[in-house]
Amino acid sequence: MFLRQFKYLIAVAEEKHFGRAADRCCVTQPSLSSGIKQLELELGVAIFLRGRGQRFLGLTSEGERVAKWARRIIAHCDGMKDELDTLKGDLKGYIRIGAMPSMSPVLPSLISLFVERHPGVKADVRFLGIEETKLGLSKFALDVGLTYLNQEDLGRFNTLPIFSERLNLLVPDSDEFAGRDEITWREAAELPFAMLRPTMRERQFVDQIFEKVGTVPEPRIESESILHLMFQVQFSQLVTIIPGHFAKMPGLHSGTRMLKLKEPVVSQEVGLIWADGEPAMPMASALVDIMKRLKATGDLAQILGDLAIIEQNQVDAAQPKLSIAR
Amino acid sequence: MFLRQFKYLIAVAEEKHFGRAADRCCVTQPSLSSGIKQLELELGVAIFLRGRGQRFLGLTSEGERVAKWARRIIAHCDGMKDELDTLKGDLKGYIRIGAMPSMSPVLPSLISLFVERHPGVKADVRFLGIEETKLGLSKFALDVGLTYLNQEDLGRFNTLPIFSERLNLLVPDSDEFAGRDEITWREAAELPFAMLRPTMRERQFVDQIFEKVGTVPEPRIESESILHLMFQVQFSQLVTIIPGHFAKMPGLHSGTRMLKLKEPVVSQEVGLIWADGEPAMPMASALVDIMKRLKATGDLAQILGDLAIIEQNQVDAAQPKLSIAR
DNA sequence: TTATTTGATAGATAGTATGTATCAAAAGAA
DNA sequence: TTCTTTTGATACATACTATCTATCAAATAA
Repeated sequence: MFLRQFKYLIAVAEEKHFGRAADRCCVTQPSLSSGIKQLELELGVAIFLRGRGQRFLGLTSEGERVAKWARRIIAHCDGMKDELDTLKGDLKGYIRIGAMPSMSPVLPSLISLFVERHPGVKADVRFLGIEETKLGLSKFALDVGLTYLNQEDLGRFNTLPIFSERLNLLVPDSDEFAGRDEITWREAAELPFAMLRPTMRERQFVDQIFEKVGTVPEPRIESESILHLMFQVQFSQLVTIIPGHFAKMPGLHSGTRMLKLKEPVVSQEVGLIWADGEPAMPMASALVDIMKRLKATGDLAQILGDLAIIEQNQVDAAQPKLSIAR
Repeated sequence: MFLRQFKYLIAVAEEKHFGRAADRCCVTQPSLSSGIKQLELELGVAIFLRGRGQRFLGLTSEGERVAKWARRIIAHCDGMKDELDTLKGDLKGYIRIGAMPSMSPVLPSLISLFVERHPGVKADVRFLGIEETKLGLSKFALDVGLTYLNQEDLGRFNTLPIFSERLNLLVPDSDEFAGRDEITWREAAELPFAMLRPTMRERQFVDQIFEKVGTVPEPRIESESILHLMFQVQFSQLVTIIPGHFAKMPGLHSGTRMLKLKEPVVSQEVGLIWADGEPAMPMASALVDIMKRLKATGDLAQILGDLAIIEQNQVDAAQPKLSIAR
């Protein structure tokens, strides 16, 4: 058993292709193949299903088990290195973050806080659904997730709440809403909606609330992009529901306004999740430590706000073309 | 980084000697030394403190961290093999059990249950204090512990209660106790005691109870061996406190009797503890599964009793010389 | 059919891990 | 002190083996 063989195995499982896996591991395909074969011989089980033409056809059930352990072992090797880097005071490498798409506005603030403390680390952000995030965490393909915490089965993970966000209604800045800054869900349901696709968690959550107040809004337009929905509001006189922190997005306010949704007031807890287990993975610990410290001093909410404003100024200057209508 | 290097590191940390570590790893001392040096170079930290004469002087603080990860990684490699063996239906190797000395009478029953189900596994039993057991579990030098569960910081471990035992008083079968089968703690305190050493957990627990009922017994004899205490009762007319399951010990009843201690009736929960974490270690899981199944069917208490009786007959036949006095 | 893709196989080579022999430093014994 | 023993590092030769290039076999695609 060699660590190298585990890396080969993980690469093949992810690439689903011996040749590409070999490239990724910076070895030739015969080297990788023989490494895999050696591992299979030593463990006494077939790891990969091969077609009669030797083509990759997936993993055997034993192979899945082996891959699970292999991922953990390799992750612990990386963890060891990261911990030593932390001791030396210069953590380096990548922090792999899985975030829900709607976290986009707050991520730059979080990441710049992290990079400020750990200049040697680069962030690798992937926008994923909650299930993919959990899968990534348990496969050690991610270090932390940034997501809504008010969900069911987060039991196998550690969590740290960061902030709580309220749902708002983004509306055109027309006479219809002049002088208002609140609106009820029932009232909103009558408006022409642009919404996220029904498969997305954020949409499902909103649908539940409408159901509770006894209404079913009919979206005129559906999209997987919150940004696009906001453009729809700006240019098509539709309305859409967005998390409160999107208020800080630059350049998009022109011609639109935020109304606070009430009856009920809905707020969701947003926070970090990361894999459980001893010893804790250093990359995740490093981010969690920073967040915990900021929460303890009470600076977190302020910093999130401040940074967002700074960005807004910068981007406003860079993208005046977005400030169109009115 | 090679798994082999981790094994070298662990061996040196345990043997505290490069030469002995090399023997244990079945390599020559220069091979082991170069492996360690290579690891230190690659990780960029010194792992071992060497005297100027290169003598082993312990681990550096970084070395301790590295050893922690290394133990985990190697344990996971073993875990992978064990899981594959389990899948094949013939788990093999050693199950390393850390038990408190007073568990001695029940261990044979537990182990024979385990070996019956997994014939390829040999048991490696070590009698340890609770702290050593916990250390062994967290260092992956043990698979499971068998101990009292009513203690404080078992938080980092999983637990499974197996049975609950009552404390009894072993007394000479003299006229003084004729016709009795119960005695109060306060009354017992006046008797001439043989007791375990004050450093042992069982003794401390007993002392607490005496303190609660406002008495302080004065042991005439102290020993670390429960067996020896029982001989003292048999041959010196002293009394001693033993767990109820010692009633099943063969050959020692002659000339002694058990009295149930009351006011208060004290019972302690005995069970398995094992290291937390995903994925679960197969050796521990295998034993825990068996125990859980037996608990669910209700057979556990009965089997523990039955097996003990079977053993008693066997041993009685083999060791009639122990049935002396009366 | 022929061409392409995919992974296994063969054989040569370079790199390296290991063992033997030895050395240097310190501790222990006389 | 001096001599011996212990302990781990070093030097060097050797055997091993991981990797590479080149090629093949089977299956799919054109």
